[in-house]
Amino acid sequence: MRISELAEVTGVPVHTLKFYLREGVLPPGAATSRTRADYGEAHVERVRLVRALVEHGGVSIGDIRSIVEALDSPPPSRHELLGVAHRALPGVTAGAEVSAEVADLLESLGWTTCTDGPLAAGLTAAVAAARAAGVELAPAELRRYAEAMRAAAEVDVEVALRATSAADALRTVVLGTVMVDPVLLALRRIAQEGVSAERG
Amino acid sequence: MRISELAEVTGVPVHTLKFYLREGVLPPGAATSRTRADYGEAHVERVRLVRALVEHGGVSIGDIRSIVEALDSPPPSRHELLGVAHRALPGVTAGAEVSAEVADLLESLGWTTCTDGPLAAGLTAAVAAARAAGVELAPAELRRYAEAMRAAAEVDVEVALRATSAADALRTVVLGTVMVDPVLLALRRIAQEGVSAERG
DNA sequence: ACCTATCGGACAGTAGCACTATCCAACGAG
DNA sequence: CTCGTTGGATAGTGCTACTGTCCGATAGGT
Repeated sequence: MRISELAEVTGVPVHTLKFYLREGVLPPGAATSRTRADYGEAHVERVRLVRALVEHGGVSIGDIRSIVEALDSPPPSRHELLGVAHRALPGVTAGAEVSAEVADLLESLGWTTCTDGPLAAGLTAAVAAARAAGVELAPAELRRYAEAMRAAAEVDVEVALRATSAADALRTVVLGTVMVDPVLLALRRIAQEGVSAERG
Repeated sequence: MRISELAEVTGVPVHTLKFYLREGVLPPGAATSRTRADYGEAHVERVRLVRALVEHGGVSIGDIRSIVEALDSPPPSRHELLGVAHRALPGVTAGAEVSAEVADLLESLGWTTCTDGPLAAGLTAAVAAARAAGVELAPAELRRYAEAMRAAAEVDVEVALRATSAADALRTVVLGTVMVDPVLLALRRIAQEGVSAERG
């Protein structure tokens, strides 16, 4: 299909599609002449993905470029898959410090694989930011939060293991992480009201 | 203290403090003359709060205004407290539809208080966005996510109940929701690697 | 063959946000 | 008395995600 048809199918203006082509988040179509290109079903899916990430995931175009590059590149081994996926995702600032409290927490939970990585640094930063804003966050509470998220992560991993190919697993992990985050946060707020009602 | 001292103490430039005054997220100081005002410890705390919300919570100035207005207004009854807090928080778009699936889920979990509210609508939107992006999200998985977040919410509610005054509880809920969200998401990523390592 | 509506591509412009810079008259400490 | 600082107003900056305009080439109908 031509770019105007792609625009019609996806509901995204032609100009915006051109912008996505320029930014490298949408691969070029198969050129049929110097001024024509042919787009397929894969392009429709990609556009839907980009729109979902921008509108509901709040992901920037630059970060989306990392994500689609990861999705397009030859999938790594199962072992490295999560690392690649997490590196493509936004919010990971390498090189930061890991607090002793976070290191202890991870060790006590048996998660020793990433005690020094950027994820632990990100957690340290998030905890520090919460405390700076005046939130009291005792280690015991942090641990209970961690165990709650372990339950969520178990679902994540089961879904990812269900994937038939490594490429599919990568896609599942990246998308599942970005797009399910808002679902979890919405559930948290609802659960607060639910739990509060149960106890009041 | 004067505005320049407030800037020095908080590390925020004077110009930015003026901007916060204009935007109504920082209350004016006590005027000592037509060109002087006096700021106190409450202002220092407020500036730290605003910075934390902007930098680490990703909250816009407009939403911060809602939050601080909620914090400043006379606290409601315990019963309405969560509703007020959630209404002040960003990401709540009223008037949207609630899917049957979400309504069923909430009912099966016993959370009947907000089956029709904006929170359920937000959850519906988040689930729809995830599916639109290509994430398969079976009702059974959604339910497991919900139960994981119930565990997190139980911590939230316990912390809030520990507050001595209603104003303190409101502050705890609002801040705890906004600032702990990134902590939970960081924990989720780490837990994914941990769980994956356990099973691999 | 001709004509007109796209097409792809390049470049600049827009809107919104979170600041940031410049001015100005009015203080107020030395 | 003077000179730096203050509060206040107005305008500008840099960033991001588009959006508008223009251009030459071409596809498709006649």
